[in-house]
Amino acid sequence: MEYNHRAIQERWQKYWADHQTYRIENDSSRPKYYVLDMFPYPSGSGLHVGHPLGYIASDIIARFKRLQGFNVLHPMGYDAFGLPAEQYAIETGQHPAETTKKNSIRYREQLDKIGFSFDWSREVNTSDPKFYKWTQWIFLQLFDSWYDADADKAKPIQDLVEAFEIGGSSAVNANSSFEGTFTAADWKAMSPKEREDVLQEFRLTFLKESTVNWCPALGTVLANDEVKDGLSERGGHEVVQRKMLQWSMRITAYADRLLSGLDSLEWTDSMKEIQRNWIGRSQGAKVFFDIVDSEHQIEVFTTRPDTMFGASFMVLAPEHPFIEDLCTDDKKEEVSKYQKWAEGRSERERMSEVKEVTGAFTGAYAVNPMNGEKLPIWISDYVLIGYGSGAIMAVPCGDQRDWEFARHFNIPIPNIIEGHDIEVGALEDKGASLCNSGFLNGLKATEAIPLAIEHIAKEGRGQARINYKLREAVFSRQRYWGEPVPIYFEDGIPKGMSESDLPLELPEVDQYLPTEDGDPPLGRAENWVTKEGFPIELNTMPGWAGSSWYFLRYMDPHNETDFVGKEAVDYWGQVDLYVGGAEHSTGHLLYFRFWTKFLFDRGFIPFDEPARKLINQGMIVAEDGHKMSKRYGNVVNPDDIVEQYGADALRLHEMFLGPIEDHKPWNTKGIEGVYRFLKKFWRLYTSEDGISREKANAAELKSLHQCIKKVSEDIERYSLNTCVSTFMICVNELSELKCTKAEILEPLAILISCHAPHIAEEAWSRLGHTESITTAEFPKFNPEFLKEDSKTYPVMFNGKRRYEIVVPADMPKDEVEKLALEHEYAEKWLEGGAPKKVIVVPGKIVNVVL
RNA sequence: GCCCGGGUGGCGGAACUGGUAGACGCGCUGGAUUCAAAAUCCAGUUCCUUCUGGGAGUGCGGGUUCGAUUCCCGCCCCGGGUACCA
Repeated sequence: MEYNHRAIQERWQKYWADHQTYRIENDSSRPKYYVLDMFPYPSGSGLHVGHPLGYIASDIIARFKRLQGFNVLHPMGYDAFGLPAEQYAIETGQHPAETTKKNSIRYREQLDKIGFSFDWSREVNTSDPKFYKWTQWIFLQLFDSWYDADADKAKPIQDLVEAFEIGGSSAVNANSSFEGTFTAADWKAMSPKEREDVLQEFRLTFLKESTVNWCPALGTVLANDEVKDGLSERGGHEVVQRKMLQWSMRITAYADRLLSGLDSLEWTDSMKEIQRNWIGRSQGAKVFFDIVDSEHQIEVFTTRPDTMFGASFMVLAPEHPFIEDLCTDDKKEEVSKYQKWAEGRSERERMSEVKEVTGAFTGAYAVNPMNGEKLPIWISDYVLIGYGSGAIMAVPCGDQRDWEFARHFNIPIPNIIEGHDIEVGALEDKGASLCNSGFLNGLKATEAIPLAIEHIAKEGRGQARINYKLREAVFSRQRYWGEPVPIYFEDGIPKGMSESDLPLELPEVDQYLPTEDGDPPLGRAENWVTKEGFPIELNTMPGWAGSSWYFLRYMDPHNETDFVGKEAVDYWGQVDLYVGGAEHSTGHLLYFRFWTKFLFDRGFIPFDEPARKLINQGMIVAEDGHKMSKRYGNVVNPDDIVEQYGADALRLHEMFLGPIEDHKPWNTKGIEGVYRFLKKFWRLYTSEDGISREKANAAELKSLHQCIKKVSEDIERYSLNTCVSTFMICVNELSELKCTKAEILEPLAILISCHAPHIAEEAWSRLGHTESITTAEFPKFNPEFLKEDSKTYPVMFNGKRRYEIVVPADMPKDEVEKLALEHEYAEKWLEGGAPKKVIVVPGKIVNVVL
């Protein structure tokens, strides 16, 4: 009987849909397992064969865990807000909701054809008001929270207000951007606006005038991770720095926990490393430098306070606020010329001209607190306003950049490192001993740093400090197609809407473009005001808002009173396996962790990391080695493969291409191999003799149990490609044995059902079952059937294999050795001499050392 | 530059804790079946070789070991991340 993949997959896909086979309940009597895929943005071009790779892998795991008795949550949905739909809307006037709907229907059709075991009753869509109501709600929780550094967690803003009323600013220790001090009396005397200005420095989402990546072509602000090489990641347009009033997320409050949390995660080393670098924690000190003839003190951050005796100048970022005050009259022109030049340079220019040394002298001098030396104050764009305090003490002997700057502008380079030649360059090695450094002479960095910090702290000039590269995450987007920010402005004071006013639905607009005044598209909406008539925020949220918490919604997707019910989240807990692309390393995956930690802090969920295990599926490139894209005309559509070879062949082939995490080329020829295998598998179940109920023999059981062992182990370690070869080996052996016995073919069908569910269901029903194979139990491996009577040992002479001996499996070592040397060829290889040593590794090899 | 990965036949890849390198599949070669084809099946397929056998071989060069794709040191190449972060 022919293997008719079309009839089989149609039949079972219909059966699964009709019987809601993959629908699951939040049933706490069984152990749970949560397998999540990064949900797709439903683009207009549909899926190509590269897209389902991760979904197939996660589906195999989901099916495997289900067969092992777990209650498996394996949902799918759409990350539906985004730029392409909006761009399309601008071009065609079609509402983005319509194109998004159309595209997601197309995605669903394509996904259904591949036979995934998603519970579609839990589908989420981030652009659905029922979903984004809760995105807005979480935003409001962030708005209503501050970070208590002593408790190391987020708390309600009300607690902060109460603390201020009792003890002023010194009553709290917060991860905030607030820098002044005030007493309780001061606080009480403040106007509502003044108080709010203070609170904004503490809120976890807050309004801030900040320098942002403005993309004129896209008409919006981009996050740092949306900018690549100074161009927009989407579209490759120019990006310039611009100051705007923006909503930001105080992700920096979580920097330390985002870093330390990595240790508990089973993510790849490279993924963790990328996040570590992105967070960029560095430990050092902040030090205040006095300035000659000025009231100002300049704060610098240094990781090497031990080298402070070697400071010979100071550099401020061109945007540093003190420059205007400090600059002497004769230098004003040159300094402002430099500032203008630096400002005008785009990100891209800065990057391509990294090596060029530029700067200007302000005419002012600071005082080195260690030795009282006068330090000329320069400005240069190698110092960044956004990192540390935007100012550095330059130690040309100990820092290569400072050394190059000093060389270029003929600034002295005092030597503070024993035995070092300053003509060669700076010495950044922490193992070297200091000299010309007063009380630090003779010490190494590790010894000198604490002493230096202690010294400056005693003098009241600074203290130990930790800095991060991680920036606050800009949250505003000047777009239409995103979640409206649920904030209104009462007399200029931003206020959160009440929960009962959510969802704040996207209003209709006549065009999806900015207004003539340059306001975002929401500025076109009529009556975009609250009931009381207060204006509502015009910006929308970025793409990553919905994806930062969607995994929680799947647990309880129809809950109307909560973003997720307590029982549901207690039951499902963390994602056990998360599968998605590595390109989300510094965007989604960081925000995802941040929001999870926040929701944990505020007691809404019982865990503070969203996903315990992460797999980054590799990319499938086209056969020509290019990325699959319309441009190259090399796109392979899964629909075509499914039509020609079937969904099972597609699934098997994608897995068979190689390890899930590797990048690999698509190989159309190769699918013939797995198709042939499926036909061979099919023949086992459809032989003319029918299915036999006889007892299986030793050879059949051995073949089956080898397969069970290997497949169980391989799935467990996510080695899904080697499973396929294991199936092939087993089917080849059973074909050879002409096996038609149900005792063997039943468990075999279950084994393969994770990878190839359609043919497995069909085979299962042919064996007489009336229930879906998904209700079966994964077969257990029995080592009894693998026992061998004899063992073939390779006999090696000096590590080279010369012949083999076959001996009883349980033969003791010394007898194996004896037999090996009694072999007819032994004489020849011994060349008359006696072996120096014979190594017998039981069950493995015999090695004769001459 | 710095930080992570990774280099195995014509190709995709396997070898999980150091123990017969190249499983499984693709491709290729030869054969069976067939009027012919498709489909199916069988045999062979790392390279060199003086072929009942021998030698070399997992990017390159060293080392540890009875034994190294696997561990250590140095180098080369490819992929990813990052870009003056003080």
